[in-house]
Amino acid sequence: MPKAQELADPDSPGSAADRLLAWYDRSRRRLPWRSDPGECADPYHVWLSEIMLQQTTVATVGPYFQRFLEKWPTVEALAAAPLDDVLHAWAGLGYYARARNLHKCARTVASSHNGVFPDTEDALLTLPGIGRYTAAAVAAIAFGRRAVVVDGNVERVMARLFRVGEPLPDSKPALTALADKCTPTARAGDYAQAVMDVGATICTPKRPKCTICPIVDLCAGRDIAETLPARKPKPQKPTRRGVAFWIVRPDGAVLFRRRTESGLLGGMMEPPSSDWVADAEPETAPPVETIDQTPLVGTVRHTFTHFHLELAIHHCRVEGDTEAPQDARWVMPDRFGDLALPTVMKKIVRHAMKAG
DNA sequence: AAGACGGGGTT
DNA sequence: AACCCAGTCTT
Repeated sequence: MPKAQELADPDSPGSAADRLLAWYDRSRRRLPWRSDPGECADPYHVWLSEIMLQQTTVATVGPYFQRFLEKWPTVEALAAAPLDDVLHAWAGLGYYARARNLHKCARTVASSHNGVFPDTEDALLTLPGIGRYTAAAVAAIAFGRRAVVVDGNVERVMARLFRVGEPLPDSKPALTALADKCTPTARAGDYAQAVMDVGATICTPKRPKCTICPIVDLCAGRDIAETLPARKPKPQKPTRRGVAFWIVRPDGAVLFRRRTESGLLGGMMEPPSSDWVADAEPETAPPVETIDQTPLVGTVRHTFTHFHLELAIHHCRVEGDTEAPQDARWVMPDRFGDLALPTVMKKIVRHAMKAG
């Protein structure tokens, strides 16, 4: 494995950074949040896109990014929005703490920084939802500062380029150190995007396209690229079961409730359901008094980060004067679109509407 | 240091 | 259907 200290100066011609930048200039992908060559990127756009891109693919983020910018063209506009509107616009993107922190961050920037994003990594790092990766990415891409930007793409490129056999996450510090050695001072933002683009389009997790890689001749791991980076085995997911209640009033309104602010799907809307339990039979009592209760055929399945969920759906009818419990409300079907429904809850709605 | 936290893509 | 991917916050 090439020693980091033997690497070419990243600011010198022929270095890996130099060649990645040349490749980037030739093949630059046009993305909604990316500035034109030579133009300055808007920090608000860079920040918004980077938060959305955490754990999420470019293709998924595209339409969400456009809609957010149409609704909230500036960070002040986003700060002025009600949290529920932001959660509604975020619905389907997942990791809803990102949306809550996005909103909190916008409010902090608007109220404590005069609506201007701080331009240093350290200052960015203090903001809600901005961690090491995002602070470095925004500092580099929006402000042109040299910063060591390390996401999953960069980890993979470094692990292969330097043939790092140690599995993640133990190898993370070593990969970060290697990324540091490769990072140039000039064109920091373009370089960060160049490495991440190579990782996303050429140095892919499966079937890497080494034949068209701009730095394949420098790559110590090219013969075993697909096996890198190694990862520690992950524990398998348990299955939890529950019952979701599709509770319908005579006028057609359906009962929805808002989940608690923190935790899984925090702040999002849902049809009421039992607790989701791993090693017991779920409760089948609905949260209101009902006229009748019929289990629907089939189940709704959904997989979260750390467990599988299997939900039975019970169709319930109630009297016309039934009051909605605390945190719940009656919603007519033509207003379902107004609700901040995460994907699993949309599956429940589809299942209940199809059956009922 | 370890676990919580979605959803989409690939095989 | 099973597996893969992966930043930030909390505990």
